[in-house]
Amino acid sequence: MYIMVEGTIQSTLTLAILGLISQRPMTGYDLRKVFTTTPMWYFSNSPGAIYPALQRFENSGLIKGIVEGQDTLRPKRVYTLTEDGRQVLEQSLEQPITQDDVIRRRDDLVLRFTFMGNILGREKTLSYLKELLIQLENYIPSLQEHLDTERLAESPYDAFSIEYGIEMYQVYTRWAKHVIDQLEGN
Amino acid sequence: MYIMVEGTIQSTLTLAILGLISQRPMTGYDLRKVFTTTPMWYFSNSPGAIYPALQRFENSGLIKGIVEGQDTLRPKRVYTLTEDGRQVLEQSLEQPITQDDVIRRRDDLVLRFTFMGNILGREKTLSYLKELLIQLENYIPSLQEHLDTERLAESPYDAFSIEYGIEMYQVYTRWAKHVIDQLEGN
DNA sequence: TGAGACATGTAATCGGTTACATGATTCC
DNA sequence: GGAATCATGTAACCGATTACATGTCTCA
Repeated sequence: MYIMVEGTIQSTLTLAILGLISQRPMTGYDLRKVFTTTPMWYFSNSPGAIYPALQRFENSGLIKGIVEGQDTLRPKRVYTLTEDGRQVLEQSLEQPITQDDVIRRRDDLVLRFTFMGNILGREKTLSYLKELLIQLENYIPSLQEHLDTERLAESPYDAFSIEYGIEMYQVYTRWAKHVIDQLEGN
Repeated sequence: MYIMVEGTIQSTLTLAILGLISQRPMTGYDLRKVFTTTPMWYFSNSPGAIYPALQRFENSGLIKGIVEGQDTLRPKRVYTLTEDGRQVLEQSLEQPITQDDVIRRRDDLVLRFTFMGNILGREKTLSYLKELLIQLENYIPSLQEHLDTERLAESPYDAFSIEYGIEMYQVYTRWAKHVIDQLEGN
């Protein structure tokens, strides 16, 4: 009988939290600092989001909090990833890239890439980027089609917006190729 | 005494809904179709998101539903923007662009642009794009700085991710300039 | 001594996801 | 007759936002 690991990563924020803790043990406050002072400011630094998330992770055994300075007047809870936590994180990073990811979570895919290098290694990261490339190149033509119909309909604003989308996905593609080159160059 | 218009636009989805209804009267089903068959598939097409949103808007008087085919066995509720609704939408589109918008809602800003043309006119749309340009050009250097420190720290994956961000914002800038040129060219 | 960083939480509220539920119409 | 499309909802659940709350430590 297999023992199933309880608890999963429900959102981008929680992936970010688990990924950061995987890099080094962290307190809630450390996480908040990352989410305010680095380009990860993209995420919520709200205590109302972070502390409950840490509690949920600890309850499902993905992280373990150790109180430091218990004797002092300002103790802090330092969280470390457990074996189960590492497993869940690995599984989460290894999920195939879906159309939905490409459409609605294109930035999240970059977050996954960021953590992947250290956790799954260079080879898997390269596969991931190649998979991403395929998905991107598969998606762009469908936008292109809509651009053509929009142009015929003479909706200039709609057309500009679709152009935005196409250009975003094109640089995304270029970026992925560039990273692949760099990683293979080593 | 002023009569305050109740109800505001709480999310990107609800902005999309109100904006689409402003373009032409729509049923919930029409909205769902848009959210599945056009590049607006970016948004949720879930009935559990759309129908409650329509009810909220109607309750606060921003839209008005008229039942068509009440005598038939398959009536439908066609929603139109009210005067209040138009006011709220206009106000929402006229909000200044914040840092937070640029960081966490960069795609939403494009949605606002899309509706703006028809609702606020070309002049205001141009101002909006110029404001956007300033915000973008103001934000990019802060990413650049973090890239430099990341490179010194020799975290290649982190550095690549920041590069992604920078490139995204750079094409965004290029796109905005291009649209300004096109709109001024007319 | 007072501002600002350190440090952790709770509670109300709310929009969205997921899943369930129902029935009509059209077209092959 | 059956699949696909048209058409509209509800209910449980849940993560995040917002706001509130509390106290320490450090350094100028």
